[in-house]
Amino acid sequence: MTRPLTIGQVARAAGVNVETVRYYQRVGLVTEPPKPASGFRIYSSETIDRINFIKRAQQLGFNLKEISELLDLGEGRCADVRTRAEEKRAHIDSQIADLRRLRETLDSLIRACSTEHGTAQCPIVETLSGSDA
Amino acid sequence: MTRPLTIGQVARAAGVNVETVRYYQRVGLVTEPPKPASGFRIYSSETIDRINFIKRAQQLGFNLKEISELLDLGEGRCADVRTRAEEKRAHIDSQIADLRRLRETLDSLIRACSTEHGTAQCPIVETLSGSDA
DNA sequence: CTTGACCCCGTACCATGGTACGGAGTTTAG
DNA sequence: CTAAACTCCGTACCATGGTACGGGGTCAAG
Repeated sequence: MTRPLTIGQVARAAGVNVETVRYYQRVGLVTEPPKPASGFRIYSSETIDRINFIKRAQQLGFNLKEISELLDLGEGRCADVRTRAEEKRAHIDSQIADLRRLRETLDSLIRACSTEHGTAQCPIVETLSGSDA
Repeated sequence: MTRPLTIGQVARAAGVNVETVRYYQRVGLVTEPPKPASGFRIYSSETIDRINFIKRAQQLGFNLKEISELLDLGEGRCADVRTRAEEKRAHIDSQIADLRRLRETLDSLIRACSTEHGTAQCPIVETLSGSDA
């Protein structure tokens, strides 16, 4: 384990592009190892773990800034991490509620469209164009 | 009604910035009236309606490209508009389903965090770092 | 007639999460 | 030894939905 890895090997192992690894380095999510005299930087397998962490956290709906905060919390202060997760959960709940309202609005427009198909003007276009908010 | 409006009056009436109106013109969502010799372009109140349409459609989750397609469908072909609305509704349904799955995952991590608070490693960090997808 | 408010127009910039390009050096396989 | 494949680095570009800036013209009030 932890045998010399190049950036390309890290990228392949983590399932991302080399450019993405470099990008993560630029924004400080991944630390860039020192450049040896030889020229090719050497990475440890922890970099792969870190990228996997990032990708999983993204799947959970965290953006890179939030992920960087999670990583700063680091290992050890579980309660802080849990707090972030709880905040994110609350945010997701409100997103779901927003989408449900959206769905209801769309749905009633679609129903109006289906029932009044003898009318001149499309109810959807009419609603969107109308002066009533 | 429909008395000469300047871009600033249109913007104020629609509740957007002047720059936003110009932006909509640039991307073809709003047509730019011809420039009179005087210098100040004259807008009709339909521009306000159009911007209100755009803003309402955005609230329904359509992006500018989709809105431009809706506007191209124009008044008259209700069935086509309804089809777009139905597609959007289906998309929203799948977004809701995704968010619900996300919420479940977060929730179980939070529960693990709450129950095993004697453990060395935070279950959330552990899960995100772990090699199991 | 001057001042302030508004308009015109082009251009650059913001955040977000990357992707692409190109020239130069290095490393590895045949 | 040579050529392919890879790395390094800076820089520019992609989509999205705008916002900001700056120099100039114009219009309306005092």
